[in-house]
Amino acid sequence: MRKTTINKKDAIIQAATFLFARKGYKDTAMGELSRMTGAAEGTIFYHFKNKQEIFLTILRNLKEDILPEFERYRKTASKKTGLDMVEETVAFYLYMTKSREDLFSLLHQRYAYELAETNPECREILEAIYDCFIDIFERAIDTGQRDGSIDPAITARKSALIVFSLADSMVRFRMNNLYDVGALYKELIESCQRMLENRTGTQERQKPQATATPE
Amino acid sequence: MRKTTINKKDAIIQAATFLFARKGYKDTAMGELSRMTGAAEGTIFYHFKNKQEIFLTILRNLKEDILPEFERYRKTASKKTGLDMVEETVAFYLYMTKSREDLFSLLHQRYAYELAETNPECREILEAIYDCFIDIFERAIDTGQRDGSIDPAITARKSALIVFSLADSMVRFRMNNLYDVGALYKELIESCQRMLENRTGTQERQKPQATATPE
DNA sequence: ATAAAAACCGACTGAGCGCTCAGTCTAATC
DNA sequence: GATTAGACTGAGCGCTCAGTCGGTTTTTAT
Repeated sequence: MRKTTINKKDAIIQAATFLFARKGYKDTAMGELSRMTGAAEGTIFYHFKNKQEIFLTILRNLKEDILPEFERYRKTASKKTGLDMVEETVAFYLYMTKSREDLFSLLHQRYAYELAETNPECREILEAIYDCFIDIFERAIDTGQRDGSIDPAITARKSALIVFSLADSMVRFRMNNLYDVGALYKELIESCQRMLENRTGTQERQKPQATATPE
Repeated sequence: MRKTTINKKDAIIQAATFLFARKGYKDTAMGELSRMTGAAEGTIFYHFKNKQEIFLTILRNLKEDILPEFERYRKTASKKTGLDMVEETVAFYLYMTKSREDLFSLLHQRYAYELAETNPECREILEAIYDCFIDIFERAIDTGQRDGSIDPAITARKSALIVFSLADSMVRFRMNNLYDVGALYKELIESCQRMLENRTGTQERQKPQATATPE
């Protein structure tokens, strides 16, 4: 085996992710980061030109970690009706945000959006991430509108924005732990279903076609 | 007329509200607050024992300003079906958050929730505010479930939490201005309606009663 | 007019911060 | 063995910040 010990740079990123998520960007001191990793403060600035660069690096990694995982999910998503796919996607989103709490906490930090206003790369990353999330919802909804399980009255993209907003909002409530959101899961799914489902009678207009649908 | 000039204390609160909302609690320096109000730094600490106390004062005022306004709204809410009331409430919430952007921005600050974890008063205020918001939705939904316009399948409180989450999420998107949410208003209302409406056929089971319903 | 109280002032303090830099240590290269 | 380059160090610099303090002005009560 080669390189069993993590190098200092990775250790710094790891610890910074933890601290930024737990205490926020501004409240994380370089001294604490140094203590936590065993690296001298100088070492941190040897690897990163400043504190902001650490945040950006984490954001870059987040994008490169999470987006493929979402893409992979989208490809393996089972071939039920579009409406079922939406429900599944909500569930997947809730699961991902729970299992990667630290990373998603960064996306909810005010600092990220402040930075995005002056730093184009930051803005691009954030937009790419949200576009990916919303795209998955949109595709599911679009599928549903084609197979007749979802009402076509509202644009797929707009519905996607609304469903995503709802899911993300629940995540936020969970993180701020003002209300117990865990008990709301079943109702959340049911609400999404009611919001979207087609009830015009022309329900089964077009079953998922056997012939592979072109990309 | 007496006391046309605002006293320094009120000026400080006003400026602090503006700055905390605009730049966040941590990024607002007492020096800036001093410059903006014309009050010396010493004066600020004469009126408030520390920075946190300023934040708490604003939060207290927010509660005492906003809650009565919501209560007033609830009482004057027109006597349509419960479903209509929910839509109206969503609209009212969006309107209020827009016209009082600074205050509501405070409610979306991470600092508020950090403080709530150590300071019981802060936690009480936050809970009271959110309870008030959600209560209004809950009462509207409950009314709807009684008059048959809203499906009784989901508890009024749980539906209220979901609808409120959705509305609040839109507000957040608007503030972070990543996506243009203004164009989504119509669809938001429609989605809420679809989510809640009763479609079991027993729709008009019970019209709003002429006799005053007891509190 | 006078005294007491309340409001106000701004220079100052000390702690904490992000970041620098002169220099050490390690391991590969010649 | 000498040279070199990259990884690493930690004391310390310049600066910002919340909060203090001794003193002055303004208001109120007598």
